[in-house]
Amino acid sequence: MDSGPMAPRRGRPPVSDRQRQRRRLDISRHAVRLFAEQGVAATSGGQIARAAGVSERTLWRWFPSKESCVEPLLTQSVAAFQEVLHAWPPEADLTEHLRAAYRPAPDASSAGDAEAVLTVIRMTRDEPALRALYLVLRERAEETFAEVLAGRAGGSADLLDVRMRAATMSAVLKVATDDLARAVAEKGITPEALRRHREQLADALSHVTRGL
Amino acid sequence: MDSGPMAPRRGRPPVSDRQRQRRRLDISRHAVRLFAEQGVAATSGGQIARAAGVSERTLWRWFPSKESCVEPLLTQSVAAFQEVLHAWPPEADLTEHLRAAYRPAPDASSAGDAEAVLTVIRMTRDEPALRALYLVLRERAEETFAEVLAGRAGGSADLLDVRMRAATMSAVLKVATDDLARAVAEKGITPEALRRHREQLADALSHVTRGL
DNA sequence: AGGTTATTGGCAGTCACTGACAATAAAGTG
DNA sequence: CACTTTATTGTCAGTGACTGCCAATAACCT
Repeated sequence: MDSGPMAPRRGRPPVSDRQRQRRRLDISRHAVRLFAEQGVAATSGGQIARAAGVSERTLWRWFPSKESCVEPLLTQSVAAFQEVLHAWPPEADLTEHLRAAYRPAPDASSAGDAEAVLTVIRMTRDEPALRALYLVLRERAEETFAEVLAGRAGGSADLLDVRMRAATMSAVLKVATDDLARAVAEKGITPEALRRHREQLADALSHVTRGL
Repeated sequence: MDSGPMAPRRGRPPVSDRQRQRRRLDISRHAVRLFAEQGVAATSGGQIARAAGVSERTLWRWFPSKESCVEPLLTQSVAAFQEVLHAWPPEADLTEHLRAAYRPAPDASSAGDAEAVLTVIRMTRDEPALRALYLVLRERAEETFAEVLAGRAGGSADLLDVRMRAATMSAVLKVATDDLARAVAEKGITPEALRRHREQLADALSHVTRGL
């Protein structure tokens, strides 16, 4: 793979992954707002591109479909849970850990994003394409769950038992999150709703990790 | 809703649901064969329509997208499991019931369909659109699971706990089925592979229904 | 046969998305 | 600063999935 001594880089450097993520996230916010305002079908790719200040061609380079524009926002929210899970101390009970660590980041943009994410999840009820995307993202996260579980059990992440537990965690998280999205539909995200959500999750997941 | 005495029906009667399902299933078989032979991207809607002996316009009336043409076949296989679950006697253990009742229908067309279904599931690895559709179908089946579970527990099907158990069953079934699809990739469906699959499923699901 | 309704087929159109290429931006080098 | 090199963007024309519209036909009735 390596071909001798590195020649010093020449020409324009490629954009960093960091930059990529930020730009995709920016487009994602515009797309979600437009989808929420006027529906997915009524929102064109050109419209999203214009809102994000980019040409339509570039939009299609960054996203394979207009529905997939919601992906960065949703993924970001899934990633938050993944981080909590990674931070799960080996000796602790998952229930206790979630109660302690599963709190929303309190900065303003996160709060806005959280509302946006739940809005999208609510939209998936009537927008099949969004639901499909959402389920694919959730399944993608199962791999991370499997790695964490495998690390604890000392097994491999592709053992059937580990994959089943990971899929189960994902399923529980999905139901709990859908429930949260419905619960906050009218009054917005309240600390009380979050607390209920956290408790439901902690309770259900404790059953999953029981025989670990 | 009812507007007086039924006038005797006039004109051509609408197609029965039975007929609809059979025709969709027929198209589905052709679509899956073409997808498997040449890939999804290389298969056009017109091609599927021609193979099924119908005009392209009609194909789009029966299916909202070319990928969704695989739906009837997949749904049929999910329905088989749903029937087994419905037949679950109230006093029996789920493990025992599955060992006794979860057998493939032995007729020829079912066997061919079963191979086709597993082929599609294997294809979902590299075809994101198919994976998305597959996950949506699986989630749709959760409602049935919830009804069965609710009937046993005496609760309502939209209780959070019931929905979580249903989603968990669905997740376990998904992982087990993906595993089966991989296992039979080379040698085709063997009785031994089916036995293993059934045992894995029965074992995992017994944990799910433990506290019922 | 003739009336009535459900379904189909053909045709034109829209729009998501792609390939190819010119234009521009962001570096390094003299 | 001029010049080279590479990464990214924009423009434009094209493809193909999918829809609306309407005429044609099929299936049932009297």
